[in-house]
Amino acid sequence: MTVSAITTGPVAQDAQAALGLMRSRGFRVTVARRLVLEALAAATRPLSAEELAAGAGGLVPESDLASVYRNLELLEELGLVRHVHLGHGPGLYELSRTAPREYLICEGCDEVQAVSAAELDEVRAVVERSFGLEPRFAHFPLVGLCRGCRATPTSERSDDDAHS
Amino acid sequence: MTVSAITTGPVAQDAQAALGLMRSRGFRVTVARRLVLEALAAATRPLSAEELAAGAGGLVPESDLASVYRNLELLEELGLVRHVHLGHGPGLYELSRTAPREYLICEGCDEVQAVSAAELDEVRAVVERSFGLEPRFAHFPLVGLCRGCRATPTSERSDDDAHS
DNA sequence: ATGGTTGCAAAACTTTTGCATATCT
DNA sequence: AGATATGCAAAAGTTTTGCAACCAT
Repeated sequence: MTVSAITTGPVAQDAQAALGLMRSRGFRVTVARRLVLEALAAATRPLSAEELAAGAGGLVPESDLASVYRNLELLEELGLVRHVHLGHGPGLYELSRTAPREYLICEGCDEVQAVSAAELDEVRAVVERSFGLEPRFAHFPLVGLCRGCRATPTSERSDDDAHS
Repeated sequence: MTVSAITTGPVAQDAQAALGLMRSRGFRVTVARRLVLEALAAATRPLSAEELAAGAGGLVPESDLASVYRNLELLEELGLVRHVHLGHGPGLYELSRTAPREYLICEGCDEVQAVSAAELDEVRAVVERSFGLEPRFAHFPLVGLCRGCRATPTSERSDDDAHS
């Protein structure tokens, strides 16, 4: 049902392309792998392994959590999937589409900005020049306080410990 | 022994000051709390809760892990301690001394640079101007690839998955 | 005296691993 | 057929919580 629905849209092309690449590298195309890729292709935000195993909110059937983890690991090695850590929760996985997205997160209000890599090029250049390190914010985000949360410190707000 | 040794040096002043602040805020000064603070004061790098409970490599006697966590949480709320996430391992705790240190880590070779906040001010200004977010690298570090690891990509090196 | 803290145990949560069975090619 | 991948279960690693006993004030 929902599964067949997503096998036709443009969303499915990402998953199909990924499966093709896997096959070409000698890995088997299995149901478990298709489900992970279809769920990630249909999702509008990064998903946890738990969410993927649970069917990504009805996008795909349920599957086994251990296999989800194993397949996410393989898919990451192949460069088809990335994971990002936003705060203290579980890692969140997303399909590697054309351009990697990078993340900025406010630890006061939890708000996440996802931007294209190009938008962070100036920051990257400054860091590289000063420290030699070329930063990537796709895996560990840029964490700080947004304007609103700087104006209204945590101590004055309702005690949401957001990203301790 | 080692414990009494550290109660005299300048290192102990950090712990004493912290204990004084706790007492002044109505919290009790207990052995468990003193041990955590003395270990952090004597340590030369951020320590995990596990390491603290184990005695910080002989710096202090062993103590209970749950209490260590509870006290670290309290000490963080009081602003006396911070924790940082360097990669996928356990959180690492350090005393809030005068100036917060911020971290840059290479996910290729695991090398950590700890710098003063001032050294990252230019980076902070660029990010603030572009995105409104004022970043802090004390809790989640700046993660990327150092020059050496960019020259020698992961695929060519021995398979150390460092900070996947 | 008494209420904040501790220490132990158990649980919660995320991720990994062992292994017999099933599946892809 | 043969090797790879799955699914279940169990374990590993990190952090949290319940609760009776303890101890700082």
